[in-house]
Amino acid sequence: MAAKNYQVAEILYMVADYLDLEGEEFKVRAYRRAARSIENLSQSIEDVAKSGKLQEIPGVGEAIAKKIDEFLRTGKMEHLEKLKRKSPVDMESLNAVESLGPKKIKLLYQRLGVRNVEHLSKAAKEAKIRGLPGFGELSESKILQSLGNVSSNKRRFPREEVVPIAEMIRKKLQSMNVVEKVEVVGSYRRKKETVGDLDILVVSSSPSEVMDAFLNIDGIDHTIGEGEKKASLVLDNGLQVDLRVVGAESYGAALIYFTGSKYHNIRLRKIAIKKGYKLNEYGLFKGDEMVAGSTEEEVYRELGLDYIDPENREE
DNA sequence: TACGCGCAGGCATATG
DNA sequence: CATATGCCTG
DNA sequence: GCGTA
Ligand SMILES: [Mg+2]
Ligand SMILES: [Mg+2]
Repeated sequence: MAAKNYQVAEILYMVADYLDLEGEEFKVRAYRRAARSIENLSQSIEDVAKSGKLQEIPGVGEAIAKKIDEFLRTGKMEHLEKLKRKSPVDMESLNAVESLGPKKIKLLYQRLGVRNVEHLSKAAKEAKIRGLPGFGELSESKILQSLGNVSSNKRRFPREEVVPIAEMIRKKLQSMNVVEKVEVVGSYRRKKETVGDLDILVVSSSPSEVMDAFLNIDGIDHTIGEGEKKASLVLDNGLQVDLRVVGAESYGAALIYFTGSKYHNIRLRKIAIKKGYKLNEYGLFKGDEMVAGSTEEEVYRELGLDYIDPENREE
């Protein structure tokens, strides 16, 4: 695939991140949608541009088409440069810090002049962050901790590399008496060549015991969060693993939700709404009544759809 | 040209 | 304590 | 910023 497609998508995602920082909402979505379309484009973006058909790409209109053209001609996008001048912060590295998002990054920049992780580290060590609106002592120590969890590990992993890890975790959980089912879901189940993390779904009526076992598997670097039904951790090699525990009656709905993709989920949930239902990871509901949920087939059927294989759930 | 904009929910933390 | 907000998951 | 009513 043409390398330029990836570059154009990346730059549009960056524009979105800076707009996010400014509190924009819909432009952010617009740029991300365009970026995603270009990522999934089957032709070279340069060829599309040459034939003047950029605006035929879903989510690309007059304004974004112009900017793409500019980037392809000059290697730069003035719009992005301008946004960076206005908010001179290193979004890429700051965004990679766990617990920091656009709102908090904006506040840190405005009140403390934080532009990058070095500034952030200094501010945290000097205890200047606690006391900002929305930040307390806990937030500050969490930031320091996140900074220690080097973000260099934030990469995607080749499928082959995670297969043994997935199997190890699956077997361990499977062996528990209170566990009825274990499935590795997410992009792993969709058979993508690379995965951003591992998503694991467990059916059990004793979630707390499952949580406990999960949080004690081998090779954990640190835990991100842990609740009654959900936990996330990062392994020594930087791979994030998410666990979700549900009851048997929700197995199918949870499989659908956790297998994704996100866009597939949104699509299904919209169809559900149109048919007067509500779809979430617990089931398909008409009012308070569950009409499907224990199997995937059942949920698709109630939505009036044929079963869709996981590898075909990108949209 | 004006207007609405993808869905749903768990967890951590701050706030009052 | 309940509620709001932000971040994060698919 | 885009798509559509
Ligand atoms: Mg995943
Ligand atoms: Mg995940």
